[in-house]
Amino acid sequence: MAASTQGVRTRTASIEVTDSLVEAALAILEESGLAALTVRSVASRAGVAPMGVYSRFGSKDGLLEALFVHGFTGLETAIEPHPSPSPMNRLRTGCMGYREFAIDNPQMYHLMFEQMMLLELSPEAQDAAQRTFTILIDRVQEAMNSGDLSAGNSVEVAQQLWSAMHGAVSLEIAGVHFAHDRQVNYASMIDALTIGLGRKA
Amino acid sequence: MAASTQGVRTRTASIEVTDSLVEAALAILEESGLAALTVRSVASRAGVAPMGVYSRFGSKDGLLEALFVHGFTGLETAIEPHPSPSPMNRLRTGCMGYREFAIDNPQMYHLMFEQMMLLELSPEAQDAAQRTFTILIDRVQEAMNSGDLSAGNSVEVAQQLWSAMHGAVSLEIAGVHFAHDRQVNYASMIDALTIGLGRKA
DNA sequence: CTCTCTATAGAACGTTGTTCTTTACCTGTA
DNA sequence: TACAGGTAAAGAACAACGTTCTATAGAGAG
Repeated sequence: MAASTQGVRTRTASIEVTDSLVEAALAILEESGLAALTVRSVASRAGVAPMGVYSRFGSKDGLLEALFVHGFTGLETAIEPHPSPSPMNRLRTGCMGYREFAIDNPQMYHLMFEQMMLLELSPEAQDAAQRTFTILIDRVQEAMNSGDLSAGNSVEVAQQLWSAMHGAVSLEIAGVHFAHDRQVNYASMIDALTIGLGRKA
Repeated sequence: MAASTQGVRTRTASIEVTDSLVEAALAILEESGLAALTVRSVASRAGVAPMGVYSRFGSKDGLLEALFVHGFTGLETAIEPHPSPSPMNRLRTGCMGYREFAIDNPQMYHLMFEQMMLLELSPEAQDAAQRTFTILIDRVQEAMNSGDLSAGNSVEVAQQLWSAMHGAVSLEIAGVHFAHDRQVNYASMIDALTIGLGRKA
């Protein structure tokens, strides 16, 4: 029973396989897009057999969900408020950070909302998305408390802001943009919306 | 080789086969979703061999592009202005019609913007989308001309409105909505945006 | 009717997600 | 140290997908 180097199969250490699969998937997603993200390509890049994806994530969708959570964690960081004394400024920079994340990670952004549309997400995945939305709600609530936005339902206002941001970056990522300067146009939209929502000058 | 068939040789009236393939695809899309829309399922439902899709549309993407054009034609109709003396009212009802179309045809709406993201669209497909956007630009321009919206770049303002509409219905279709009444929340967003864009009360 | 040419049906190919089978490795027990 | 037993991975295998190939049926021309 010696001949270990002669064996036809070699078994890889299993501790860090999960992480390496996620990293491989992220790399393939960024480099080659969602279409190139196959179970075989991910497993191959991680140095394991395709079966590894199924023992770790249950299915390809399970792996995609892990990417989904990873993506929302990044988005959460991107919209987290910069230190600023003005609630309205914190809200605005958060909105700008949202676009930055999407433009910097278009494939990931697309995957995140594609999964939202197609998959039934696990509770923890829904939590990750919910947490991001909660940050936005908090920023809106702060702006309402300070009087920068007129008092109202912060959840509904946050939903409107999120809708506008999501639509803008979705169209921009899809290449459907007719504005001269996309960032300026995006900022104008955010400003118009917040003004219409009752921003005090 | 195929397509034009301007010649006298009309073997089985291929235009009917083309239409029946599109109709079959539309039915499958609405009934069972995009995942069930396979070349085999469409061909089978239309009563032809899978090869029929390739002789007519070149590829599955070609068929999807035909659906894309069909969808934008429907969207164009949905946002076409109702007769109203008020430019602002025409713009508003167009925006509401946009949401109605998306909510009534969620699978089609998803397909339309998914194709926009993933496919390289043919000029005629781009035209179909452009035509829809042009209607929105015209409504904005009218509202600017009448003074209901403050004068500005109608293309950029239309882009902002489109972004907000697209984001709102995308999230709603994806099941990500926290507002109590989605239609009211959507209308509030449109109103807030137009107010912020300089609507005169 | 016969010939020709084309569009079709059905088989086949490569790739995908997923499952199955075999087998190597780790671990618990003497 | 020696030896089972259970776990988990590797690679083959399977069904379904988009696509291509090929043999053939069937409409027009003579």
